[in-house]
Amino acid sequence: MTSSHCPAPPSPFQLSRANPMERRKMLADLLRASARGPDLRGGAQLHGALTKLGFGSDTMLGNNLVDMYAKCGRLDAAGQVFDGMPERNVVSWTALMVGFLQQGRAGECLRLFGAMRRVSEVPPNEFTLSATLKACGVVGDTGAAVRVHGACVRMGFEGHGVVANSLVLVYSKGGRISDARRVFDGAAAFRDLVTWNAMISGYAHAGRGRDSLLVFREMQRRGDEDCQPDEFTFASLLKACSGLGAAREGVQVHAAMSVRGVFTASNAILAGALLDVYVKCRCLPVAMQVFDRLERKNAIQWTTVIIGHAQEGQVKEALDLFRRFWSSGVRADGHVLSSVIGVFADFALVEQGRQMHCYTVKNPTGMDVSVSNSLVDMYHKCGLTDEAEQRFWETPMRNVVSWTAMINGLGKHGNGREAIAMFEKMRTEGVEPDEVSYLALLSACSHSGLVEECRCYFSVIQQDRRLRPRAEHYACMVDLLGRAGELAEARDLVATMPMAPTVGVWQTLLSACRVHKDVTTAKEAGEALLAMDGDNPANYVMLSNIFAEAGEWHEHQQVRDAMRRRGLRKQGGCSWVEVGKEAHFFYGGGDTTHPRAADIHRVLRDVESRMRERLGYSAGSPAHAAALHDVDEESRAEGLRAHSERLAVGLWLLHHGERHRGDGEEEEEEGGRREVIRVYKNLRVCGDCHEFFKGLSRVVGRAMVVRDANRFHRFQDGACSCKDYW
DNA sequence: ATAGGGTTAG
Repeated sequence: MTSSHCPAPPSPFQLSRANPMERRKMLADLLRASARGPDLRGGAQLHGALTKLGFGSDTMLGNNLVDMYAKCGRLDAAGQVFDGMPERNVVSWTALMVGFLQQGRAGECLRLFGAMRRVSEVPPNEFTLSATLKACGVVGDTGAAVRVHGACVRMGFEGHGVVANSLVLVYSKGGRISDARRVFDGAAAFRDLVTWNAMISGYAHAGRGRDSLLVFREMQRRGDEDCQPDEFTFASLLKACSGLGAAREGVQVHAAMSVRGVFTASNAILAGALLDVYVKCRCLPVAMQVFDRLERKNAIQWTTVIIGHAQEGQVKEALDLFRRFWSSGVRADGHVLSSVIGVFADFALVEQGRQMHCYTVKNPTGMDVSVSNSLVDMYHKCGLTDEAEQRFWETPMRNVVSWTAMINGLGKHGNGREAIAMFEKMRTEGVEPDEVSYLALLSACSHSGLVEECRCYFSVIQQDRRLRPRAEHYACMVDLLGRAGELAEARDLVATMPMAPTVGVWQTLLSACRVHKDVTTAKEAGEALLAMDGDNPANYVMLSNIFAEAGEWHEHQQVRDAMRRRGLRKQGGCSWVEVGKEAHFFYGGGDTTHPRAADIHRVLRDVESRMRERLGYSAGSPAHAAALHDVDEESRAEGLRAHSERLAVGLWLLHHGERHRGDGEEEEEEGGRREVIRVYKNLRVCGDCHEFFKGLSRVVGRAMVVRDANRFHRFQDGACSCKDYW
């Protein structure tokens, strides 16, 4: 606050002795002080005094009253004063607009601006335009911002500091970062700290952390006295570092703001942003150091570290933190609940999710649609389609996100036709699909092999002027074409994309190459992929597997060496299964840490031998036999048995087999239905395990649902719901 | 009357 610039308000005694001109000035100062307070009681008393003194129709004092009431959150009173004023000037209009804006009622702010243009002769000034631009940003109407920008240019305010700052912000928040930059460059003469901060934050917000840091360095280089970084600058820089996953820069910013004394323990926002940096940079221990030192932890900070552990696969730690958070008494808002439900969804922890569901029913947050949407998503990701659907129909004021969660869930389960039906129902109910809903739809079509439908909807997106297809939509088409065996067309599509292919696009093309054994295209895609995403071990693994399966051992080894040189290790597979009320975790590569590991192996060997007898199963597909060319049959079986997803299934069988032994009612479970085996895996289910589970579902006579990183596989009676494994 | 920050469901 810059209250030091304001004169001290006059006392009532001074007021009583002053002449009318002085009184008018004093009342104005007193009202400004009440607005700053904010002090509604004092302000209302002044309102009464002012009317008695005969200033009831004074425009300046009326403006001060409007501002005072607005700052005190009394927009009704502000509006009454405004309506009762015999003459309204630009300050009257702007004060009321800013009032609405600051109370979060941006739509009404915009309507006031429209009224001002239509019914009054008063032209807007730079502050009016700035408030209007900000309101456009809040309601997310960048098109309106462009029109207001036009008005700014016509009225000669474009280069003015306040307007330029608002333009930079509204453009960068609206995803038009190059327009933001143009305004920033054009405002060189007016730049102040806020302008710099707006551009730094704009780039950070747009996911262009490098440019954000560059603008900051440029500001530093100029060494302007008035442009020393403040807490806003540092908050944006931290966001930039977090987006980049740039640990080194994050530490530098951490140090710089500590040295300058900007970072204090009481600044919850900076602490939260700092936690986010260390979490995103995968420096969880450092994040926890910062976290533990916080005297008072807010809900956002708790959520950040909980999600941080979840993303590292440290589910137990995430759940422990969550319990601590819960018992600490810090209230969770809708954002926090949605995020935590998202963690349960990602790990398919349905029991935890159900508890949270009960909690949200008893404790509404005012963000019930968001929370409900995350519950719909959670039930889908736990494989409970009926519950997801029930929650969906119970959602009040369903929005596009609610529908998309359903479309996505149905698609992931291979119900492409139902997903399309949902999509069409959404449209008949008047909800406009956006890019993400189309993405869910395309992915649903692709997973169900609905080639023509997928092509058709893809062209709909391209024709709809509201929508711009994103790289992910192209990735979906590449996936579809790959499945349909149209690899050449997939390659052409990548070559002619209107934007640069992303990592995801290349990865999709690469996995299509694997299925169709197209080593030539794989080389191109692999080269592009490693140039862009060379720190991701999964890319090396995929590429080297393609070479191995084609028998190109030299290339295979080269990729492996490149991976090793970079110090990368294959991401560990991890599977889990809920047995009783506990989730049990298994890690790839022969996890023997489970207390019942020996029994689990015995159960798996037993199932295997039944499969050999009844179905002629032999361990390992020919493709993998090539990759493991020097390994004999039994050690190959041994290796496969160590896969985490099999161990998880083994535990399930062990647990349930024992529970039902001697019951004599083995067929009767949960109201006469055979309980479904549910297991989860963080990566893709391996092809051999996929075959194994098919056979298993037949010999044990149970349905089984495996959720992996990609989708759901439902195994029943020797077959899988997915048409083709990949 | 004057602009700026962290978490955020599909």
